[in-house]
Amino acid sequence: MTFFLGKAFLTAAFREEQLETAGGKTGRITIHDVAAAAGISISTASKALNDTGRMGLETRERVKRIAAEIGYRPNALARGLLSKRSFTIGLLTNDTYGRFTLPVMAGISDALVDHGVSVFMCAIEEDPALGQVHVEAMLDKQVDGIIATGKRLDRRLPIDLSNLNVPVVYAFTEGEPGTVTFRSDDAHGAQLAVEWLAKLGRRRIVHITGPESFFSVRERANAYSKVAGEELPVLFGPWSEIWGHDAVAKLWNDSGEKPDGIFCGNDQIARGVIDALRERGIRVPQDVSVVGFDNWEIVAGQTRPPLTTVDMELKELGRQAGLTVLALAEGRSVEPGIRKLPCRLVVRQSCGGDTLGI
Amino acid sequence: MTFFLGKAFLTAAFREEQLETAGGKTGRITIHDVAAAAGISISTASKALNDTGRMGLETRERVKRIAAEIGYRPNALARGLLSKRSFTIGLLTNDTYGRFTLPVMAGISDALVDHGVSVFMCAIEEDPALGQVHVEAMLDKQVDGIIATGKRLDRRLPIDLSNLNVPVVYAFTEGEPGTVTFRSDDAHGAQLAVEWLAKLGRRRIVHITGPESFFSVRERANAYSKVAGEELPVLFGPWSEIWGHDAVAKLWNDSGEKPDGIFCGNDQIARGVIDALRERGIRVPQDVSVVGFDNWEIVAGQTRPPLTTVDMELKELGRQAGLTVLALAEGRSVEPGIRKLPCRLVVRQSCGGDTLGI
DNA sequence: CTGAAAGCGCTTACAG
DNA sequence: CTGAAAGCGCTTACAG
Repeated sequence: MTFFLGKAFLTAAFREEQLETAGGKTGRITIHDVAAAAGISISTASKALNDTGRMGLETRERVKRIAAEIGYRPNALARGLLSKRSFTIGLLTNDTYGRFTLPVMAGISDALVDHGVSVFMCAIEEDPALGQVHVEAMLDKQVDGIIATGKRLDRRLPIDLSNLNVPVVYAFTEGEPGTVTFRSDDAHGAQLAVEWLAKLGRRRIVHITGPESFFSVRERANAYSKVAGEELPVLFGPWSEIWGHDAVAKLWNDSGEKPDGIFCGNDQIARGVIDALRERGIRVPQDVSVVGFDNWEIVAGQTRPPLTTVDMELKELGRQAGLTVLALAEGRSVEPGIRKLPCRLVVRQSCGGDTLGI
Repeated sequence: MTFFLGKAFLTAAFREEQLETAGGKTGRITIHDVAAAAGISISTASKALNDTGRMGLETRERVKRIAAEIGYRPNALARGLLSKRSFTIGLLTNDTYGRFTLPVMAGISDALVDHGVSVFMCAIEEDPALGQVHVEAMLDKQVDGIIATGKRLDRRLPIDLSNLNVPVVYAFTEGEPGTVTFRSDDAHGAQLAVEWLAKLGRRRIVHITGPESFFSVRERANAYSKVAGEELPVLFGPWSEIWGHDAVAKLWNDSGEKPDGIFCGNDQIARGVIDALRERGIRVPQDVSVVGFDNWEIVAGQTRPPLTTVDMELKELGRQAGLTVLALAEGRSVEPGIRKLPCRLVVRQSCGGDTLGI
């Protein structure tokens, strides 16, 4: 009985509109309904609505008004069939956790919503078969383009996107040669961090970072060495808090001069570093300044003190990737190659200098 | 010059296939191409491919083989126009950070990919206008249904979804009355946590949790009181690590018996609690057992020791929400109401008992 | 068993 | 200035 009520209720809502509609058996209001209501042909209705063709301004306005009144919305499927544009794009990622993909996605969506473009999001993990399924679904749905994104600049997605007949743009993942790839300029980010430490008077700066096998780790380390000095130490390790801890132990148990500035390869390491320093009674930022990398709010905002860190501007990266697929989808030409986007230093309290107003 | 090269390269890829195609001016392989290649009509080709109509098995097989050979894939837009099914659904969320939405999304996608359904994901923040734009885009694209999700069980999305002519399902956000809403069973989760502490022999258990204004906080607190005892204290505060810290200070500075078990309202608070206990020289789990809530890997995996916590099974929640919109889209009846999904205790080392094999 | 025709909802030459 | 016709790529009665 409840079951029946349930059905009755839940299906009523979608039927309602159908019953109201003039002649439509399907329930949706079509351009035929607009034409009928306005007493004109569907061709004229179409032209009025799309601001094409020639006709009296008042006719055009009247048709538009009527369309709005009866709640007409063009069927994008029908439109897409004609125009070969679906106004959808696919976003493929292997970043399950969403750490990097979410801001990229936000940027893409932000850039494309004004163009009426919607985004299919597919997380494919490291599974080629799953990737294939999703890519085929996208292609079947006639996406205007695909953006591939990931969690590492030096890894490809587990699927080959190089021979599709839609444009593909890579963002924060390794792209095929000859394509457009957007990535953060990690060297620039590292430079910002180290220069900031130097500006605050830090002279003995060390770099505690992730595994050397990561391209971005090497980029950041090289930039660090160039700015801070080739002789200064770089400590490679895992991407974890505990490594930050251990690295501090290593540095402070060593004899010799102690660092007064630490540039960390990511925010988690920085968190471990800050906690370890506090446990040793070393004050941050009075005794040692610490900078992170990623600006991962949940980490950077919860360290004590809050973390000064480098933001890779992933949202902007997504925005540009979005506009680029759109350009390609519209047939505009885009120069292939790798575009490095500048980073931004987010000043909180872990370095001092946060009251400088810089 | 480089610019021209760029153009030449990038547009070549999409054109290639076009040139290969037999008669197609558009470049995509259509059912006409299949029919021509097989020497039959498009009606027959369609029936062969869809396993409908009557025809010799060998004809059917031959057509399928030819279709596969020439790389035919049906145009979902054309199909959708006929069938009134787009095999897409929209996912709306106001959870920018993705903390809750990502697992939900993963579950939805996981459940629907086998049905050929793709997901439009739209983050609308708290912006009704943005929500409106995205919903209209979805409707224009003829989504078969919409799933609304969020970050809080007792808040609605900033947009009214109650009068659309597509089915709507709510997952981890407050739904309209009379609709289908999926949510975690927070009382059950709290019960699991407290019973686990009790089972490990903890007798003086306190609850440190988030703001009392949250529905889930009250649910968890009530369940805690019911299991642990009405007389035991509940400490409400912000959802932050620092609150976990402060709460420990409060408890241990008070005179009176100290807790031997702490059930925290989320993993961040638990992290603050564990750090504060360690700073006081109190051993976890030997002296005090700590349980969290959320199973947010990035926090739960990085506490020292790793955190035993409650998982809300958001992926499963997404899976069920996905299957439910699908059912509604296919016209099957679904009983409206709130479905509470059970939680799961994830045993790590912050309580002890992790070697019990339970 | 097979194909011609109509039609899904739209747009766009082309005639008037 | 306006409308009939053709067509996008497909499916589905309907005739043969």
